[in-house]
Amino acid sequence: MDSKIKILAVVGPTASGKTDLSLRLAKHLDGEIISCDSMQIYREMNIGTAKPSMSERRGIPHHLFDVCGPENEFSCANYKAYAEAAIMDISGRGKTPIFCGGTGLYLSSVLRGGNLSPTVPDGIRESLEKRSPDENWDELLSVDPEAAASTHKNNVKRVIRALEIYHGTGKTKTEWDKLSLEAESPYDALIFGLDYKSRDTLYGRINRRVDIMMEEGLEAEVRAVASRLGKTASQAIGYKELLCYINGDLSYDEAVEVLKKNTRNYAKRQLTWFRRDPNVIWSYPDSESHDAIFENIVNIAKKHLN
RNA sequence: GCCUCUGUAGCUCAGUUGGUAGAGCAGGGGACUGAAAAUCCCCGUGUCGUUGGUUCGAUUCCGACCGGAGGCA
Repeated sequence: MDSKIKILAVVGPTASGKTDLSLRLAKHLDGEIISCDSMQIYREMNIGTAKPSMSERRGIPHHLFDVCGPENEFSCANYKAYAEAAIMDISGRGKTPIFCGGTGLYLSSVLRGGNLSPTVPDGIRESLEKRSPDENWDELLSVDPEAAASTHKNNVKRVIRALEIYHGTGKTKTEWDKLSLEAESPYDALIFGLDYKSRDTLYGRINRRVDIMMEEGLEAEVRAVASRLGKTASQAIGYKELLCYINGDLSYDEAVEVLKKNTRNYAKRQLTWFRRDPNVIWSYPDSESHDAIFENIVNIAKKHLN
């Protein structure tokens, strides 16, 4: 007997139709949705993060929207804790948790199980950032050669993170990762992916979606939070580009073009992430009807849940 | 109409003192366990506008023609 908690997930690049699909699934399978998106967690950032409106949600409960203020920092570890609580809540009430979102790291941190390395004290990162990249790299090379081997020297953020773990916990990142990855997942997840046979079609959807966001008032939304965006929220695509326009560094048209471009680039990175997972069951909305895709997915999901 | 500049990768441009060419951006592929909508790595053959000429050899020099920009009438 398998006592693992059954979970469904819908993944894919931005603008691929994840939200619609997850809503239909939730409706048909008595599920509740757990957003898996590093920016939808912020309050006041709605248009730019493409959160469905209350009416679009059709009464289906959504978890992990609006759990953090835009001025606060948020990370994968925070997400994992919230998501695990949401799973317990939902499945405790006999409903099916359905993850929906494009932040691959967040999803895998939950579904793989295991614990992340412990929190490290404040200040370590800052002091490492003050040193030269070469100095950090050399230390990582001697302290955690395995991490160094799988990290490129130029990837300064990752080099610092690996060192931060060592300085803060006394154990290397490699040791912690090993512990985490050895743990068995308490979940039995079925992951559906959406992609397009034609990249141009996906990019066309992205461009159109950005235009719609602008029509819906993204600029006003950005102005409203502009002065309060914290370190992580200010990285959000749509917000950082419009801030450049508001500050006068870009014209309006330039900002919109860069925003579209950054979204396209982002979509490609998301695809790279999800394509790596052999368990993802892919569907292509530009080569099959939405109804056919939905029927197929519901059938597979029902078998999984029973 | 005349003069000058210009026409090289999807875009912006470099370059070859004559031996068929290279950057940035776009695009493609990849990595990824506490910033992840972040961060990082790899990938550049294109009738060098067309057509004649000079030359062993022209994208590079010369002429004509066709685009584009500017100046003078």
